[in-house]
Amino acid sequence: MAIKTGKAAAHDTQSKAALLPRTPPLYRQISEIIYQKILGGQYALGTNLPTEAELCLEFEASHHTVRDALKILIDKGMILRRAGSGSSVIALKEATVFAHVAVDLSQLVSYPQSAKRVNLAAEFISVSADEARLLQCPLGSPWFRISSIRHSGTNPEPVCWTYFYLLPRHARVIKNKDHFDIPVFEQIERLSGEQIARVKIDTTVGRVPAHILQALIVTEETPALVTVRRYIDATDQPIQITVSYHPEGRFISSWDFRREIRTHQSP
Amino acid sequence: MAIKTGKAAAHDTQSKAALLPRTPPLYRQISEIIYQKILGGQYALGTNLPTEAELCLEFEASHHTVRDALKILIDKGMILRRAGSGSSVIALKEATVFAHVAVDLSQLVSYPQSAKRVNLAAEFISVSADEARLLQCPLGSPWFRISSIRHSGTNPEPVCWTYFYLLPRHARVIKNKDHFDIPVFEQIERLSGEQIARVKIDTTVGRVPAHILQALIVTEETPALVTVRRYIDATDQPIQITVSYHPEGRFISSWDFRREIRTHQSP
DNA sequence: CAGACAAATTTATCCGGATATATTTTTTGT
DNA sequence: ACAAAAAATATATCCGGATAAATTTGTCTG
Repeated sequence: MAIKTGKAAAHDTQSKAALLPRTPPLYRQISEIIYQKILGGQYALGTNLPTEAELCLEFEASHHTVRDALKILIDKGMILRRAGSGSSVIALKEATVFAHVAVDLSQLVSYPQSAKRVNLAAEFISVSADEARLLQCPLGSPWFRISSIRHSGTNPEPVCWTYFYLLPRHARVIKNKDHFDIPVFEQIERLSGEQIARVKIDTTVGRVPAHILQALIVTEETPALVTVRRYIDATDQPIQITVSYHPEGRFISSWDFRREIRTHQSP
Repeated sequence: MAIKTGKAAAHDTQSKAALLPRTPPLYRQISEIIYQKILGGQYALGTNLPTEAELCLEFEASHHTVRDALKILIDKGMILRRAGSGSSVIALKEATVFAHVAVDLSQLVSYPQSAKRVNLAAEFISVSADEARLLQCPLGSPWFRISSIRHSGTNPEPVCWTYFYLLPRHARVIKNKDHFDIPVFEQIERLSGEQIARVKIDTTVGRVPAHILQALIVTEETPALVTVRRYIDATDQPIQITVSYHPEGRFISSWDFRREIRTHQSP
């Protein structure tokens, strides 16, 4: 089962006049054929593909070309190859996932560029009972707490009130030159070198706490979108926790998830 | 600059007694060295790596081995290779992204397994002014609307009220055998074959609408977490839109984002 | 029959070389 | 000086072969 007449034709030579539709390289064609066979059920889940040598005969190609073809299927996460045991089919189609991807952390906080943050206080504290519950940490834990407020453009009403709880050792970020232009967690990453591995974001409905009513220009009992963000390092320890109160009508949190093909992660 | 004494030693032969720390294959070693050089600034952004031939000399390896090494850097998204122009450095480190990954759509809806959905109504409608604003569609657009309520375990108070707006052609999903066990959008995908490419999720604070107060067992003016999910196909057309009202205190929306290495997507 | 050992099988990792394709640089023609 | 043609360069796609490592299978022994 030769795909083309071997050598020269495998990559036909542009044929001058004709437009783009060039034949793909041999290893891609082979990969595509095997791919379709798996989709079509010719190679069942859990069974083995023919061996490299057999595929060489079937496609009249060298082992190198066949290997390149199979590598694509490995990338798609559809086959697993092990010396001695062969190439087994581990998925009947490419794995697709829905992913919300943020290239950097700041894109996980969907405030418009124009939104400006202002710090109202910054102090070392021991958490109160209320805070301990919200932060899921022991009563009295030491944190460095920044209280800030965020405005959107010209609107006199603030978008939200945010408490930043930092590990005390990171308190120096507030002395940073462009402290107000860069998100706090990014400053921590830059200054300390500690890397955030995970961010957990909880959103629920609550009420604006009494002591920040005035700052947010709202009346008592105003409902708020309460967002708790936990920035967690590789050892599962929280490095920063923020609690934001968005009064009713001032903020919409928006997430966009796209289907994408999950390529196999090499070790 | 040979890494090991060529052939046999490149993959040392287990040495019986010794434990795991085997030397990695040559192409991985070469890849690692070049990788470290890029990290260390020896190859600047935008500049070209030495040519394949030069690298062969430098590492005393064949072009095939060098190619395999460079392939790893391509996968990491750090270099770009083009025939005729060489291998240029396009990133100084592996691209990491924060991603919330859902293997299937149902994981984008974070209700516990025990939560049960009950349909209270299902009818063909023309959207009202309020709905048109919420759905961002023209007044009077035809939809098939399912009104349902979700309970969590034994709690008599419902977790939320959800309106499902389906394209009229998908109305038959409610006749599905296990309609209540599988999320609606998944039933649509299965029955129609139309694939959802994107999901946009907006969350804000609102009030429980008057006509569902009783069903949710809440009093007037109760705040609610309002979630609008838009399931959109590849042509950017919404296939399904859901609007959920979660009364205060009954639901926390939770997202988890993990840092992961962005492997290069092959075409 | 269990366990140790040997053989066969299969992929992984190397080497070498040839031609094709893409890109850049140089030369040439006017 | 400009554009087209030619040459030089560099990677991409093929071929072939050899040895190593991992796994499975078969065999032999006590």
